[in-house]
Amino acid sequence: MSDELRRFKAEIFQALAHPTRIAVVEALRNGELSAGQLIEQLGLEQANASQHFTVLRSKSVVVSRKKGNQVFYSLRDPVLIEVLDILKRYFYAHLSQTMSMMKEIRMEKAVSKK
Amino acid sequence: MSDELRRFKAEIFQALAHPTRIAVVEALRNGELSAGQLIEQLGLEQANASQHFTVLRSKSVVVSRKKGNQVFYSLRDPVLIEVLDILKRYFYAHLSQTMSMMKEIRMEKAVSKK
DNA sequence: TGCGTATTTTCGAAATTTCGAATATACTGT
DNA sequence: ACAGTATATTCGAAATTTCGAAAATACGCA
Repeated sequence: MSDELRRFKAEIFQALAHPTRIAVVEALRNGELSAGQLIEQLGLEQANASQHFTVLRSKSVVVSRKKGNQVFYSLRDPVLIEVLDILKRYFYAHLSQTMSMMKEIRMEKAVSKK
Repeated sequence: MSDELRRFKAEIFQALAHPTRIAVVEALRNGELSAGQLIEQLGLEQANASQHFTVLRSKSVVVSRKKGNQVFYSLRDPVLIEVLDILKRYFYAHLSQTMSMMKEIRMEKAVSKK
């Protein structure tokens, strides 16, 4: 398989590799929302949210449309929702093992912060 | 949706957010391989490969089994192959736009290296 | 033009990721 | 116990990501 394709996949995964950005993608599941609506619904800090939007835009996970004062975001391709749904099933399929994995990850992070 | 689930998804995406790790996952598509086989097939540096294996193991993307001298890796759940295949279709569905996006990303990286 | 609202950009610090070099560990055969 | 092979870990430097604070930009309206 081509190197280019692998790099592309890595870029997409990287774009999705943050809980906030996943929340954004999921919020857009049912259609476009303005930046402000996303920020409000998800309880984000304004500047930080905008930076996450930039990441998603730069990898073309979302597209934006300007309407007067505001910017509306939507998913470029709903296939990414499919991916999230697959992972949801994956999460529950291995629930108990997943939970202990998540606990471990949290503990590692707690340690690194000291 | 739960915060925990979102964090989990982000962890998985993060685990896959590197071309080398994607190559590893794809190499395991048809069954387990030893660390050495992976390194040879993919032309990786030994220590670096081992570090990537650690990432994949820590997020339970792969599981390992020890057999004598060697360690055999396999995918925990083939559902992840599905995810990669979805992205492959996504790549080709938007091919021309994707290629120019990848070119832009390469240029940004080239700039940052100066 | 000037004001208010919506959004993005820039800056700097902290945390995380990535890599190669060197070292360590584990297992096998002698 | 020793040597050899397979794999993992540690270390330090460079690159990247993340965040909040502050500033900048864009648009609509008086």
